[in-house]
Amino acid sequence: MDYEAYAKVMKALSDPKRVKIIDMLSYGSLCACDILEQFDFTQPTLSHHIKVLVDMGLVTVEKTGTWHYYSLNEIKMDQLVTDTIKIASARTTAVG
Amino acid sequence: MDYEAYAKVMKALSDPKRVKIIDMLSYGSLCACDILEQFDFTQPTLSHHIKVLVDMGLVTVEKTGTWHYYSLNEIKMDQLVTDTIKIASARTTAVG
DNA sequence: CAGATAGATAGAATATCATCTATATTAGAA
DNA sequence: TTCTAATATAGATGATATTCTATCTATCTG
Repeated sequence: MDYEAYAKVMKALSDPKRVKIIDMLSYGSLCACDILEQFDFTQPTLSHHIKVLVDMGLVTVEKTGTWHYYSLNEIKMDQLVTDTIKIASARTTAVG
Repeated sequence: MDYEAYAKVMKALSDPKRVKIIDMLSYGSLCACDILEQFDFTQPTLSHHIKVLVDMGLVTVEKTGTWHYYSLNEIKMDQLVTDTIKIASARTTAVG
């Protein structure tokens, strides 16, 4: 288990607004403006939060003209679940 | 889903040393001195990290004389897995 | 009781983070 | 090409985090 890598994903999810963004995207792709509507902060702040999620690979972008559509990276999210199960489970023998 | 509560757990796990502590405890209870041996930082720093995990409820303490034995709170860890699966899964209908 | 040991707490220094305003970039519309 | 709209970037500020040294508390031993 790569503690450093796992902790970085945790850090990306350590802000409730980013968790909410992930939750919103779990229902399907959204553009920044749709996401922004659900929050009280400014557009640059949203841009910052999205960048954190994209940089971590949890969210992907598809650009269509001026619109950027954000989606969950399901492979990464599945990896997160797998790693969390490994970390969270009591065990008596070593795990890769 | 309580984004605030979930994000707080993520924050507690956003430091690789704390993730390593959790991993160590998944093999069984340990006292602070045993944990400290595996790190380069000082005893007060370990005390701080343990406090973060205990305050979040992820780790419990049992005091026997001078020794404090730390263990994973398996209920909390299971909840973490459950919540992560909820957050991480793509879906088309609302989830509690 | 005096000394030693396990762990916690206080306070400070430095780094990182969330947020804002202002501005830049990019693409479509007129 | 000029205006407008969607998003990103730059730089500043206040808040929070990590780590340290110094010190405290609690317990055991002689």
